[in-house]
Amino acid sequence: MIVTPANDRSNDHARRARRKQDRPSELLGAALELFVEKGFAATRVEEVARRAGVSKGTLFLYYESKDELFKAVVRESVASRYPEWSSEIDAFTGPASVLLRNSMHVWWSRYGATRASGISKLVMSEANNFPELALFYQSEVIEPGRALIRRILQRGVDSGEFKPMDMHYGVFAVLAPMIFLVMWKHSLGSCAGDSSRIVAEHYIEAQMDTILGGLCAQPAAHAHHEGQGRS
Amino acid sequence: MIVTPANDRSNDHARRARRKQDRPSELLGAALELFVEKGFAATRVEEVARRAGVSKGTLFLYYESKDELFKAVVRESVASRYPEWSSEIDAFTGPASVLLRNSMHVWWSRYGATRASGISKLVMSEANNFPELALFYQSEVIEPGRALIRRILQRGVDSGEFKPMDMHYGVFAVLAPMIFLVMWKHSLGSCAGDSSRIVAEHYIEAQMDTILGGLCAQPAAHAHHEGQGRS
Amino acid sequence: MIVTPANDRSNDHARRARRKQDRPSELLGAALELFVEKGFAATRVEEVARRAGVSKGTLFLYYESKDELFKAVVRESVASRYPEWSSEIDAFTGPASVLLRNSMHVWWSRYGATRASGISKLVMSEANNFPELALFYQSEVIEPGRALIRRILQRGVDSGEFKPMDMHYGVFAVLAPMIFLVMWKHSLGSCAGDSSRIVAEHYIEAQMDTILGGLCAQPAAHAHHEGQGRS
Amino acid sequence: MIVTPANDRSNDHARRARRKQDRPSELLGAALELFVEKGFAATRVEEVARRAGVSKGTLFLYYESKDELFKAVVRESVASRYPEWSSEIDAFTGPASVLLRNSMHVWWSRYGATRASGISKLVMSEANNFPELALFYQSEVIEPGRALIRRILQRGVDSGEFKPMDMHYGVFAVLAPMIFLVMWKHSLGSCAGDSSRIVAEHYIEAQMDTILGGLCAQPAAHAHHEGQGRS
DNA sequence: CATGAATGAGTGTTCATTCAT
DNA sequence: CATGAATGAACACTCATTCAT
Repeated sequence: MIVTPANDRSNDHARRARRKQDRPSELLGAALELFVEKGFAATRVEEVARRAGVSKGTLFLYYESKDELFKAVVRESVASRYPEWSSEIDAFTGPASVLLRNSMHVWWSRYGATRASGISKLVMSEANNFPELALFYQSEVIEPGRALIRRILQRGVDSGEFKPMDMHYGVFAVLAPMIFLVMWKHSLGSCAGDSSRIVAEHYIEAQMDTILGGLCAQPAAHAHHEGQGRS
Repeated sequence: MIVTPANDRSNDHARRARRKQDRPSELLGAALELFVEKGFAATRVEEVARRAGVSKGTLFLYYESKDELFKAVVRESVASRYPEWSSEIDAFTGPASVLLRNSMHVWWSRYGATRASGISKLVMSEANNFPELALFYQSEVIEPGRALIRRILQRGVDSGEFKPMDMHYGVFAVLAPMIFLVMWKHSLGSCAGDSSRIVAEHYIEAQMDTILGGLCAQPAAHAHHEGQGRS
Repeated sequence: MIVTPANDRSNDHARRARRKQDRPSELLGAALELFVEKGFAATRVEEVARRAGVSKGTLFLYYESKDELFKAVVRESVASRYPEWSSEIDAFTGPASVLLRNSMHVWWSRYGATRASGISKLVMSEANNFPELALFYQSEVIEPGRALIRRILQRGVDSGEFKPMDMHYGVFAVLAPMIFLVMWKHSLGSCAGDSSRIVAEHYIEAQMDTILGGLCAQPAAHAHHEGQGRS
Repeated sequence: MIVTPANDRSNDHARRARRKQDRPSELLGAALELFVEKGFAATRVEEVARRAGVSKGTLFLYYESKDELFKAVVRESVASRYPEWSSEIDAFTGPASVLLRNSMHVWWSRYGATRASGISKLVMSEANNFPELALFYQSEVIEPGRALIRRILQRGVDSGEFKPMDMHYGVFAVLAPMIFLVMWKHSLGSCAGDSSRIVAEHYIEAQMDTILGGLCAQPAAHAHHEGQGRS
């Protein structure tokens, strides 16, 4: 039997090309699943490799350490859905309050409810151990997200629908409950008893009611620093 | 020079008494620091012991396992504060909105701003890997905390100051921003650029404004499900 | 209040006298129980001390190490019952086969069935780790025991009731099943399923039947080395 | 010098095949030695590894725990021999008494006299502290062993060569002296003076004489419960 | 490029022993 | 004499990382 070198090599090229693309992506997929499922420390590189269908040695061929693998997972997973959301916001013509409420529900169904939201939890959990990652996440995810929320709020303020507000903290008023929801879902929520169970859609609905309309029966009766703004 | 036996003995008693009390408290201090700094899994009991100035064996003399050490830290730094807060709430006689606002500020200055709040971040980060600790935290910290918030809100509802509300999610409307604040402070916040820096007191003030008064200029104009309650 | 030195001292003397005798014996008792119950390695000196009602430090005041404690236990526990048995054998006037059978039953009820037999198991188990102990046990227990058995067998041979035999191994023919019984009771017997359960009295009865009468239906038909003796 | 690829590959295969087989067998050899020498509890897995010339990690690559290592040693050095013995028994056509006597000698030369018999001593010594190992030993070694002995005895009874007997205790009549011999060899025997030295072959010979023919000169004259069987 | 056998520094935990009081 | 707090050397077992093939 004769094996032609030419044949051999062309095969080789094809395989290499495919591999160089595929291997890391299979590995990252497996790693994402496991990091989300178990957290960084509890994830075993061997299991990542096994789930990706390669050997442990191969994993280290592509990522020089578990830390690097983790960073790659986070970087890769943050393929922003922002452009899409951004144009949807632009396209919406109704009141800002409705836009805000809808956006939160959409955000939940497209992101929060999926496994991808585990990444947010992961990053907040491990930020201290991976400062560069935290910075990356800040600029790639948090900042654009805040910008989106700010646009919604600003539209409401501009149209007179919303009161004037300190935008900086106004954004956090929307962001905080959503991030909390994701954190809860991926940590204590999974072992919560009946008394602290959260149904995401109800939670979002209630948060929006509160944020938009406030808790107080008499508007403005509650204000602590009436007429004062924060710098 | 004469040493009176009485003196001697009282010294002795004093020293012994101090030791028996101090050892655990030195250990708890060291443990709190390290748990907050590195997380539960990454904290080495040996380092806790070293930082407390004792040997590893001594640590296990006082806490029978790493888990128990952690629980003791939680009890001492978090759970033990509830009785005080509870009675302060009872003692307050002003409007519920003021009570709520004050309580959040007090909570921040006494807990959120201290190292102890790192525990909350830690638990949310590692709850999945240590279900027993998560359950412990749920019942010792989360549940009592929610009960406290509920009492404040209920007082406002009963007096007509607050609108009727679904208490379950109403509590989360208060809890979520505060937990978020703590998470932020201990993770992304520590590497946040100027644009996303949070000044806790302003954040709380703004959140309270929002929660109490809502964002909308026209009360009730925003409501999605006017007149509908959630089951 | 006045404390007379004299009083003090006399008390002291009395206490000391009592203690020097009592402490070790309480300790040895507790140690015996635990060594028999759990074996050498699994016995904790702290538990020995606790069971004896003293502190761990006190134990080391009397025995300089766990090894020494173990040796003391074995030495103390082998307070021979041999003189008594010896005179009972002398007093018996019936046939040697009956004497042998009875002696085994008596041995079982007085020794084998009691906790003390745990010592035999202990010594055989740990002999390799405590060679001096093995020697001691050999000379204080095994040798006298073999001598007793030999006297019974010799009586039977002398009277023509028993065949002539090589006394050395003849003694082992009696000794082996009894030692095995004790070992079994203290090791595998305790976790034996129904199929390998031994009822000591039945076992002894059966062994005596076999040893005295043999298994073969046709006497002497089995002999391998007919007429040959062992040197 | 020319290296044929074929050669190369076969070498490779051979070496790999050998390794995969050899590692465990080196480990089992080292483990057997150390378990016998020091007992189960006192044997350190690290020393087993060192003696086998590998690292601690490697040992756990092949045996997932110290318990499993021990079980593998037992399987390899004891349990695996039963099939051979069993077929030898089947193949033997002479009288049961001769078969029994031969079997015991064979058992001694192939097992009792080897280091492997230390396992039996070890198990009896430590059974209480490692119930799982004890159960394993019961089912893998003791039960099959008793079954083998029972088959020999039954053959003798069926052919009329042996008296009818209570098989349960009849088996112990054969088993007990052999186990005792092993225990003796591995504990007190190693420090026995001349007067209690046992020459295994003579001991077995004498035990067989006794068991088969009994000690009494007058058959049946000794019987205690003539004609009675045990339930 | 891919493998998987091998490694060895660390984990939490135990316990015989010491020693200041 | 008696104590019990303190020790630290082990222990079984893990797992990220390496490297010869």
